[in-house]
Amino acid sequence: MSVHFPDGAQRPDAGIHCQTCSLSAICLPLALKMEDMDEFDAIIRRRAPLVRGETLCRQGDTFSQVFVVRTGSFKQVVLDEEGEEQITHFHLPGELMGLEGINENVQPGFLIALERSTVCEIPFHQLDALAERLPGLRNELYRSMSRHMGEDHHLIRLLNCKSADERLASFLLDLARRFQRNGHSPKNFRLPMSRTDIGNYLGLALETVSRMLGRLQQQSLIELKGRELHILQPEALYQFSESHPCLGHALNRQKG
Amino acid sequence: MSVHFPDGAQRPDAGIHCQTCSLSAICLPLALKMEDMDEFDAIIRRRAPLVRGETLCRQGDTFSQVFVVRTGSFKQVVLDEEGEEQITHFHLPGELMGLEGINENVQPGFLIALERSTVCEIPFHQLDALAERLPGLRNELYRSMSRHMGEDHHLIRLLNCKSADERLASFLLDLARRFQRNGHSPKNFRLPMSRTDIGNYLGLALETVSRMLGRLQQQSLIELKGRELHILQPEALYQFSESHPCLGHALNRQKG
DNA sequence: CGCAGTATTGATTGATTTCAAGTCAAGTGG
DNA sequence: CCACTTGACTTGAAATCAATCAATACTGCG
Repeated sequence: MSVHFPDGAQRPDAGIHCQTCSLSAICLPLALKMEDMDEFDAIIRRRAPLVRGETLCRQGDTFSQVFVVRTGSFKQVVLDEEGEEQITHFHLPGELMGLEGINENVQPGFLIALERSTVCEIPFHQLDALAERLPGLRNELYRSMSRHMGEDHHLIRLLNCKSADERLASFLLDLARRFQRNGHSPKNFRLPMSRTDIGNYLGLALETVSRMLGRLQQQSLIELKGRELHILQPEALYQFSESHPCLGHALNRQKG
Repeated sequence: MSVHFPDGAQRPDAGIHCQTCSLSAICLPLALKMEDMDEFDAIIRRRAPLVRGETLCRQGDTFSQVFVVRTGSFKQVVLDEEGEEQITHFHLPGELMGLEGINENVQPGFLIALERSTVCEIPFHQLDALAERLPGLRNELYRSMSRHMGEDHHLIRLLNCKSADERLASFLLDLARRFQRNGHSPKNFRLPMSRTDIGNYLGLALETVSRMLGRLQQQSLIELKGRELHILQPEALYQFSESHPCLGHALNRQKG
């Protein structure tokens, strides 16, 4: 994984700007003209890097800003009444975090760094004020939220119908797609999260995760050494992830 | 279910306006002043009512507008490559449909009326143009999308962890909450969808749905006759829906 | 037109089965 | 030591198969 910002100096704001950011092609200001980008850049706050396991925001915090992953990755963890943790999302570079907080005005979960990571903080009311004047930014904000919704639906379908091995296949392809989006190879990348986290996210025991990954490997669909992944046959992996028909339900066509 | 619009005349636009709509307290223009609402009202197109089973929009249609349910209800059905149907959402009055289409610029699924229903169509570019000038509307649009995301996450948690009976309990409570939002009793309402649809949505066989509903009834948590539902003990039902701990996964705390 | 008769669909309930995935346990390796 | 793998064994939740019932729609006939 290449270092996007050779920030020898650890201070935040050490010469980091949207205009020169390697993520500018996929990040919010994607559609902005140079002069508009200056304005956008001015409302961003860059944090000092977070170390692995560090918490960026806590569930229940008042919502006032959104975050963009600049480098590294995060998990979003929701804690329910009984204290059960549930990972609802992984966030990769260029992805916007915290948008669900708008409605209830609180952060919906913990955001925890999976590795050394850096983020941009964007105060939401300033973002909105800017969006008012910049249609391109506004549009990108809509699209970002819309994309989020689409991804959630993908996950819903996944959890609803798929067996453990299919879930894993889907999961890896999803990561691949998102890594590709931010300029990585979609075939070779490093899983930023533990098997336990994957299991939690997909609703499986960690042993099952390990087993199913093994199975995908036996079939030569992937090659996995530790967290280093090679997708050998993306096409076949996709076929596999969509293979088995859903359960018996969903078949009977009827009106309502 | 009361008739919101005694439209003896079946023509669309037959004297229907946001200013007098019974949903105005929860719908998009909720935050608008009277004069702004006139403008908003002017971009809305009212369709003739749809009958049960009728399709409002098709998966893959070009995205150009969003819809608001005025009366009745809809299911959103996604068809995958193998022709499997999967219901990803039910939509009740006052709820916005089609927002996921923004990103990919296509409608993400079929919207099918579950009963005789009416909708408002809102051309998206006009909505955006108006949102540019009306911060209240813009905000409501954000909130609506954010709420959507939150609901999806709720469903994700549900599918990830919960057993069949807990799913049913959660599902009913979710409907109750949403019916309450648009002015109905949260304890007594009519399920607009069939058991088959519920099963599809929750990832269960229809027999299981029926069985589990029966079980909830035996425990006197609900009373159900056909599709007519009374929630007898909302509090206990909630306890029940959250009761069993998740599977073994998710317990081991660790960094990443 | 109305009405009995029939088909169709939706829902409930019971009995039986199964296999996917969890659990427990031991071992590997960075 | 922790993250992961692998194996053997178990289980029980939910699918399947099947029979029945209720409600609604449809049909043709007097």
